[in-house]
Amino acid sequence: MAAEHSLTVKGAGGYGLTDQLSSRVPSIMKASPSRSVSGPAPDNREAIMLAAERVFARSGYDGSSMRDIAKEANVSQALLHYHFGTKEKLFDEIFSFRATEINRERGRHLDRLFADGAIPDLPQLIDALFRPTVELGHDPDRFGNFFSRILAASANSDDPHTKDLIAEHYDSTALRFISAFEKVLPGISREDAVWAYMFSIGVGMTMMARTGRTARLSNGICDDSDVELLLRKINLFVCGGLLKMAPAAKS
Amino acid sequence: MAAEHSLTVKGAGGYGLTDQLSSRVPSIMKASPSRSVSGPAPDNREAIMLAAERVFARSGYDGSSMRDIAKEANVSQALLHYHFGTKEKLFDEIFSFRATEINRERGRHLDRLFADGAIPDLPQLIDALFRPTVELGHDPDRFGNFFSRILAASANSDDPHTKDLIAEHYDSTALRFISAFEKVLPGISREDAVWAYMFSIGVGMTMMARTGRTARLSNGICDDSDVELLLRKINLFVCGGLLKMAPAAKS
DNA sequence: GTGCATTGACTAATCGATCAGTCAGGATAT
DNA sequence: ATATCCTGACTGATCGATTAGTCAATGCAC
Repeated sequence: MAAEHSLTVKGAGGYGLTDQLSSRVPSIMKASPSRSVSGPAPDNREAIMLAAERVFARSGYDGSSMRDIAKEANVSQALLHYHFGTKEKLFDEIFSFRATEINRERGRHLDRLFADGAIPDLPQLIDALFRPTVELGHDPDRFGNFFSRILAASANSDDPHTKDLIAEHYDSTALRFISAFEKVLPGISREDAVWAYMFSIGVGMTMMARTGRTARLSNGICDDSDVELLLRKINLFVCGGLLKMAPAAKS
Repeated sequence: MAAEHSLTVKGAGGYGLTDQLSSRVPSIMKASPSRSVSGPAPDNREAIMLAAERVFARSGYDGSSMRDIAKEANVSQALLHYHFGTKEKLFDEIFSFRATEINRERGRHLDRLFADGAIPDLPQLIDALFRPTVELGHDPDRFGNFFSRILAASANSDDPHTKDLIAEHYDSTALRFISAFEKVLPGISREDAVWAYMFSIGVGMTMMARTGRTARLSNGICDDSDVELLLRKINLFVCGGLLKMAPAAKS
């Protein structure tokens, strides 16, 4: 029974060990068929991120516990702290990874559409707005699009840190799309372009948070699991809204 | 007036004491000038609901603690359990009260618009869709529209109980609006009417979760605190989307 | 044997919920 | 009238469970 007071640390802020680890870029973060024969390395870090993504999508940030995530990933809870330090850093890393991936792809679409001074038509632009979020977040093996739910919850959050995450990862691409609206819709004011962008994102959120309400309200007629159909319907609606906000718009 | 217990609907549940209390309809739940002379009763029950509404709107359900709410309401934590039993019942009662109030008003608007077999024009119908949520949830004294944030979070939630709340309080009115879309937009399919309704709600969510992003993206040009302006912009966009989904639509 | 990955055991803090009990005030009995 | 009882409103203290986070010790590859 020696002095136990040596355990009373609590004050130290930094996680020197995990700080350098957190800069490691997760290789794929998607379940790949090659995993089963890829070798002895279990790569628990990636497994934790995938498990956490599922749990966060299901229960939200505050509703998810590190124990739940550890159990989902089949590792000990301490390992989560070893790899990510804190719950918040774990969430941030998932968010940053997915958001960077998605917005890189959205930027590529914009580059392609406006290459050589071309002016794309509106449906193409709207497709670039939504498709990467749907396709990159979609896990072909499993059922749901987990990050979309996280994104939808984050977009509506009032928490300052969550707002910062959105601003950091999504604002620059958002401004590119707003400018694109001004080019594709001649005569629209900057103000209305911003409104239209926010409204369009709102429409997309309906799709991202798959709650099953569409099927319920339609007695099963509407199938929101058919991604291509969904993108087509959304495109139609959003194009209609955008054209209506532009003063000189063709029907 | 003998048996008032006929109001005790909630049959299930184990809080015999609070069950009959929970049927008490909160008189106003909004700060009213008549409160100052209404009597000596401080009506802490109402104060708790108002405080909880603010805390839930700020931090979400899981992010809010009964201690936070008690402190916000300036009462003891035990009083929350005395009046509402559990945290979940407290949330449900707030949600039910506001949702009932809002959808009663939305129904009244629909009754008026379709009275005597009349067919309203689309902007009027869209106004009925959103205005009650904005106006009834809006506390003129204070700053924010707290219930709108709760509603936006609930609409995107994956939690079964939260989904049930939405379905219970919002589905019947939603079906009325979907049928109204079919009447106002001749030729639109039932399927597209459902899609259009969900998309319109998505647009409205942008307004309800006031995150300040619109102002940030527009360098302050867009002011989302001007409710009338916001309703006008939303109306324009949503009408455009709806007309585009109807086969025989006038521009 | 050196360094990274991993774990079980642990801590302090916080959670929702419960408890016994205080207090004011109205009804009842004498 | 006044002593007694009852009830609704309310609180401080505390419960067991759960939380995020810590740490010494172990496994293991090279």
